[in-house]
Amino acid sequence: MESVRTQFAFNLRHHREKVGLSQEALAEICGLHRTEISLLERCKRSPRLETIVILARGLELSSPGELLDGIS
Amino acid sequence: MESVRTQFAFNLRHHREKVGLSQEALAEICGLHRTEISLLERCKRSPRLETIVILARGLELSSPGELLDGIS
DNA sequence: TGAGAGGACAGACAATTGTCTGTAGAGCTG
DNA sequence: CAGCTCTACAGACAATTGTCTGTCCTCTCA
Repeated sequence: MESVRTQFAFNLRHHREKVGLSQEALAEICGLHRTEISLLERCKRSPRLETIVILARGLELSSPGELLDGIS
Repeated sequence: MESVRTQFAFNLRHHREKVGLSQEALAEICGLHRTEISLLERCKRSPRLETIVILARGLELSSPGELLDGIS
């Protein structure tokens, strides 16, 4: 269960860096606050469904499910 | 954005009925409260990541991403 | 050296999720 | 009809997410 956050954090950072966006830049694109990206990547938070979808769109992923890869 | 909840609600109900579980039975398996399942299926709530994962496990899905099918 | 970018982190707060309890209605079956 | 199952729904509450602001650290580069 702890690994859920860990894996999500890894996926988020992985995709963000692949696209070449800073935490702040991604936050702005997504309309989220910069601290939220930081908290998610440091496993301090679990996102809500809507946040997962927003992040997937900001990262231009074909499906939000990509952010859940490796979970469960 | 509204459609995110709608699609998730549809997926949840679809998988739950396929497995033949009542809302209450699924809630018990997942350790969630019965009202939560009801709220999610009626588009009154968006789940958190951990809830998505718990539900996917309770429904014995191979991946939590299945509950996000058709989103975005 | 010093300025800037990127990120970690803390504290306070609003908004939302999840829990709990109880009521009510539809549908089925003896 | 009476009892049962399943679901919808409301209100109050605790827990968590998300926002906002600000500080500090590291690294890079002029």
